[in-house]
Amino acid sequence: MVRDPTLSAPAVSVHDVARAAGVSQSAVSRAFTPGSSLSPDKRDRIIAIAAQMGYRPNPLARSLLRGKSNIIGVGVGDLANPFFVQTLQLLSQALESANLRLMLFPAHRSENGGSQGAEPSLQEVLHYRIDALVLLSVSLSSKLAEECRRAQVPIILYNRTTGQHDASCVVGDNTMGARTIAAHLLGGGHQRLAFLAGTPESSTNAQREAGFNAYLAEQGHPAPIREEGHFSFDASLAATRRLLVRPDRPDAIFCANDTMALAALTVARHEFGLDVGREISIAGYDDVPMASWPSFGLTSYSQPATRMVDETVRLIHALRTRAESHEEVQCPGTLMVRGSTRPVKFKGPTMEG
Amino acid sequence: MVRDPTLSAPAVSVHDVARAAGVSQSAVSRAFTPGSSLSPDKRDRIIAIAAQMGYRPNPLARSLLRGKSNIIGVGVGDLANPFFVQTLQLLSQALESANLRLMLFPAHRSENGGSQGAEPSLQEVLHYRIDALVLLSVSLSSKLAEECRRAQVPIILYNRTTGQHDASCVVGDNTMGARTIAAHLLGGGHQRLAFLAGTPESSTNAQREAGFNAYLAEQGHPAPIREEGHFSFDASLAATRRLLVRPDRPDAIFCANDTMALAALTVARHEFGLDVGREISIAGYDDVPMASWPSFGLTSYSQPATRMVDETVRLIHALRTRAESHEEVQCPGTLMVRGSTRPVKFKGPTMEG
DNA sequence: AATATAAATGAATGCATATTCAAATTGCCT
DNA sequence: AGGCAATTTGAATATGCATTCATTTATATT
Repeated sequence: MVRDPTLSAPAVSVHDVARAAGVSQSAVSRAFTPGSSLSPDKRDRIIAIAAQMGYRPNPLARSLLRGKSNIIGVGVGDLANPFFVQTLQLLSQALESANLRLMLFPAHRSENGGSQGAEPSLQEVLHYRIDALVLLSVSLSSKLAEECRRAQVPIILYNRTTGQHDASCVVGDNTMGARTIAAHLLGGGHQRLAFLAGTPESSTNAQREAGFNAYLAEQGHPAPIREEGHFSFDASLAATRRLLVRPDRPDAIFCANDTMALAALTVARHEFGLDVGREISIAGYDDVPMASWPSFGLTSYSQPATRMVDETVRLIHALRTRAESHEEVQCPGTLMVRGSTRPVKFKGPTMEG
Repeated sequence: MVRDPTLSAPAVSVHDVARAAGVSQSAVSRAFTPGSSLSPDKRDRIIAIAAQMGYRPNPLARSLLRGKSNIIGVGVGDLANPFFVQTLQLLSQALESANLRLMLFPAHRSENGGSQGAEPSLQEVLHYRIDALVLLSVSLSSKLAEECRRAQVPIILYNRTTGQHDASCVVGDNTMGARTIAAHLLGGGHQRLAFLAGTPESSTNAQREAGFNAYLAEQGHPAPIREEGHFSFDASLAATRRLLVRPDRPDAIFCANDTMALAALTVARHEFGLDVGREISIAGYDDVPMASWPSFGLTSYSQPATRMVDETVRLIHALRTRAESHEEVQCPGTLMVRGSTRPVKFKGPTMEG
């Protein structure tokens, strides 16, 4: 006896089923392995007996032997952002439907580039022979990329991209989204634009900022005033205050995501007494559920979480089959115009400078 | 060769380390098993060589042999409630600190009592020899309880209780919280009270409702008007409309959680044009971060998520050691008074009927 | 009907490790 | 120095199962 007899569950094993069915252990194993050679009637009989005995193949043993575990590692950073919560919810359901397990681990800070200490638990998770690693709201450190490469674990970045390492990614169209927001704000006749940045190192912020700035420049507008809110509600409260006390107070703020936009809206409305949507326009990104609440009515560029999760799962399957492919999937969104921004004056895109 | 050679990672095993260190496989295993008999210098040498080779014991093989996996199963229902999101975040961090893995699975609807179909993935998760199952915002079905009992998996209900099955639970003090809210509303001089119920079968709702009703009865007040919002934002929008169109429109609503209270507040303010906190009072439960946003200022009874998660992890450890104990831990909260409720007229609890 | 081919089966092996058992080594005391 | 206990060690076994290999049985071909 290896296990503590007081703890050991009377788990029924292949051998028990084999004995009960009067067949070999191999037969029982084959009965649970689709595509293996076993006569249909015998398979049915084994399955029936197994069901009656409450037998299920032990996933641990199976994983050990097969070298893959049907487990997907999911690293998650900031759950304060509802977009990622929604994603996590959808992803957990999608993975269950695909008969995959989800192992969750917290990735404290989004570390980028350098060899900062990798998440301790990550070291461990990699040893579970996970089929893939999905990074949600976490940047990929080169150290982590290297570890995954060695462990042959494909990486999928969700809502992030990376140029340097071979990881797949699923993203929205940040450039288009940011340009669309810029066009919307300019169409509203705004003159002094501001950009409330997220974490500057993240590709997500970089693309949104670049797209926004590029469009403004194309239209002959000066670069926007800039503050950083690090994708955080609290940090954005402070950042917005800094924006609004300026002598050249902006008349429109594009925030790199909705969490930050909600903070900006809160400060503008309750601390500065501004009529958001008339005296100042505020736009966000993601279109989280709260954006449509009457209390906020936040104009935002949507990210299609359902579609993005579907693509993520599709990628997982693709990577499970043929190794060494790496894709970048882009899912377009839509501008959701609500009351937090002044309506556009002209139909169509602004034509003048 | 069992594994596909193109996929197989060059994972370093005990044998590799043993060979490199010139010791037996057993010695290497013992080096990684605290408390096992091995001379200190040899242990150090093995650890050093292992570290250099990048070796870590395979958790799958280890779990298979030991009969326990260091994995905690976490069933999660509704992530729309920020309280559970916060809990999940805290729990994932706490488990990582305790060197435990978190396996997440979605539990679609909170099923209670009857033998409705159990979550399909759950069947599977149980076979991972998980050390414990934590149910977040999910009721315990008798079927699930039975399955866990057979698999020797201890259950911890978070924010729920159950009378029938032997599961441990971590809860706030719902009765006290509801009574405190009731006292607060009566103290504000309200006459026509309403209760916006969550899922009626949940113990959480039952206790809050009972506590609220009991206090009102003790103070000689009639039973509150009642509607059901099923802990859902959308359902609560509709339920609040039903409440507010009544001829005997309530002048105070106690909602069984904050998500519902935010919906009620939204409807009262934006659809009925009511001045919340003056014309009508609305109180919630949980004290989620949004409750303190200036846009809402929701009076709420707090649930100490940090403390509750700590207790959950403590319970996990306790249950890992000695089987067959089952505890109920209660964590008291605090009344957070904000602008959504009329201030109390008198100091101290109301004295009159 | 006889052979060739395909399908079905069981014994044996291995996955990566922890633990038991017995042997070997060490330390200790007189 | 000698004997006994305590400690250290390696070989062997077990975990639960998938897969290979050789063998038996069923199906197709002429």
